[in-house]
Amino acid sequence: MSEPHTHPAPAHGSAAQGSAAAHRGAAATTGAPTERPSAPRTARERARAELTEEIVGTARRHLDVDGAAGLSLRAVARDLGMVSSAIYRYFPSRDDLLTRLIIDAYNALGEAAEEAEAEQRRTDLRGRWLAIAHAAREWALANPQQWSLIYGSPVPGYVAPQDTIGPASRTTALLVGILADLHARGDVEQRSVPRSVRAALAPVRSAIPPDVPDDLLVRGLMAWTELIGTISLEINGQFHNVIADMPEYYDHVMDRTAHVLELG
Amino acid sequence: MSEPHTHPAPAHGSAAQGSAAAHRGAAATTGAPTERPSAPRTARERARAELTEEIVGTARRHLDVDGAAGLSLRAVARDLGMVSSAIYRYFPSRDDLLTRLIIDAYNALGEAAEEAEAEQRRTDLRGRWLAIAHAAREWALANPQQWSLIYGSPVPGYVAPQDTIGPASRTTALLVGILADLHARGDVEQRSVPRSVRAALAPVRSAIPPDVPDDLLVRGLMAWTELIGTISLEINGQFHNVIADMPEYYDHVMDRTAHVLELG
DNA sequence: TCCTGTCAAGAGCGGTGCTCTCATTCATGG
DNA sequence: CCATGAATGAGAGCACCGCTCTTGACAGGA
Repeated sequence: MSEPHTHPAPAHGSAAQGSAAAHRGAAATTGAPTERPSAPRTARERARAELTEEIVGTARRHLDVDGAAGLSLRAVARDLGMVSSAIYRYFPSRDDLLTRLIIDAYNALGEAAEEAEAEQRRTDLRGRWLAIAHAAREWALANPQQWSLIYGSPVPGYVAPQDTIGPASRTTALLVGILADLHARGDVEQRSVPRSVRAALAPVRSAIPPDVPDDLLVRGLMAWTELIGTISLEINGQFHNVIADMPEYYDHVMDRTAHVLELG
Repeated sequence: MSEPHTHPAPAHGSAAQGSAAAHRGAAATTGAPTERPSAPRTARERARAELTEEIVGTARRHLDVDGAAGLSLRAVARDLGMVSSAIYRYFPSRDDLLTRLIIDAYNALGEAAEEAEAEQRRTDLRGRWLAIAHAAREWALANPQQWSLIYGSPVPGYVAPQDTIGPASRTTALLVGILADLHARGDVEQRSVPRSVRAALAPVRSAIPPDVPDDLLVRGLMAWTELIGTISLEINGQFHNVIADMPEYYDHVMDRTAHVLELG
C-alpha cells in the first residue's frame, strides 16, 4: 500500500472525502475572498480555487517548519485528508508549488517594506531607507525559511521561472525610488566610475530612471547587498559568538549604510 | 592478498569490486601522505584510511554536481562499487559525512585566501585585502556548491558541530590581521561607536587583538559581509539581468570597500 | 590453529516525487 | 431531462532516498 496513512476502515473513501470536504467548507467561510479578476462561477471552480489556496497555505506552514528541502507533497496531502496524487490536479509538480511559495514570499516581503516605507515623510530619505531595512529584517526573522527561499541558496534542480522577477523587484523598487529622490535633491557628491564598470551596469540601467548617476547606483547596490548579507548571515547563524545584540548591531550598520548613501 | 573481496557472488558484483579495488590502489599511490599523527600500521588500517578518503572524494564530487541536498550515500556507495550500508562503517551518518565536507571546504577556502594574501607585501594592506577578496570569489566560482555549503542556507536538520568553528575562522583571521596592522599604523580616522553597539560586539572582541578600536571592527565586519553577500548573490544568480560584467563590478565594489576601510 | 573483531552484503522499513488507471462526480449541451 | 465528457480523488506502483539489523566471510593476534 503506497498510502499507508489513509483510512484503515473498508470502503470509506467517500467518508474521508466528506470530512475533508467539510473542513474545506469551514475554511472557506473564514477564508478571505479571493481577489481573482474573474470570480469563479460554478461550485466546482470555487472548490478548486479554495482547495488550491488551502494547499498553498498548508505547504507554507510546512515550509516554515521544515524548510524548502523538507517540503513534502505527501505530507501536505496527508494534512488535507487527501492522497498525494490528488495534489497533481492542482500543481503539475513540486517545483510549481515551490514557485508559488516563492512568489508569495517576495510579495509578502515587498508588502511589508512598502507599508513601512509609506509611513515615512517623502522628504525623509534616511527614514525611508531605515524603514525598509527594519521591515526587511523583521519579516526575515519572522519567516526565516521564506527568506532563505528567496535569498538563500537556490533549491537544487529548481530553476526560477519568469513569473518571479516581477514580485522580486518589488522591494528593490523602493530603494530605487529613494535613489531617484536623492538625486533629484541634487546635493549628492559624485565620484566618477570607470567606463568598464559603467558598462557592467548596463542591465540594471535599463530598469531604473536614467538620470540616476552610476556612482549612486553602485552605492545603492552595495547598500542592498549589505542589507541582504547581514540579514542572511544572521539567519544562517554566522553571527553566533560574534555579535551578542543583533538588533543594536543591525541598526548601527544600516545607519552607517545610510551615511554612505548620503541620505542625511 | 589484502583485498577482502573474494566474494563468490555473481560475476557483476565481483567485477565491480575488482575495478573499485584497482582504483583504490591507484589512488593510494598518488594520494598524499596523510598527516595523521599515528601512521596506520596494519593493512586493515591502511585500507580503512584510504577508503575513507575515497568516500570523501566521491562525496565531494557528487556535492559539486548535485549540491548538498542531492548528496546521496547510496550514489556514493554505487560509485565505489559497494553497498550503501557499508558506508556506515566509515561515517556514522550522512550528517557526519557532510560535516567532513564542510570542514574541508572551510580549509580549502582558507588555504586559497592565505596563499593569495601571503604573496602581497606586508605593508600593502589594500593589496592584502584585495588578494583575499579575489581568492574568495575565485574559489567560490570554482566550487559554488561548497561555497553554498558553508555560507549559504544551512542544510535543514543539520547542526554544525564544534569541529567546524576552527577552520571557519581561518579566512576571517586574515582580515583581522589586516585590521590590526592598520591600527598599528596609527593613521586611521575613528568615529565613535554607541555604547550599546560596543556591548553588542563583546563576543567578537574576545577573539581579536584588544587594541583594535570598535569603529574599525564594525567596518571590518561590514566589509566582510559585503564580500560574502556579493559573492553569494552572484552564485545564487541574483545579479542576472542586473550586472553584465561581474568581475568588473566585483573589483570596483571591493575597491570601494577597501577605501571605506581606509586601506589606502 | 583458534578467537575475536571488522567488514561488506543483503533484506527491510518508512519515507519521497511522480505516473498511470479507474471510478465517480459534476457542469453543460442537445 | 438526460447523456456526454471533463474534472477529480483514490489507489497501486516505480524508482529513489537514509538508515537499521542480521549474516557470513575474513584478517590479525594469541
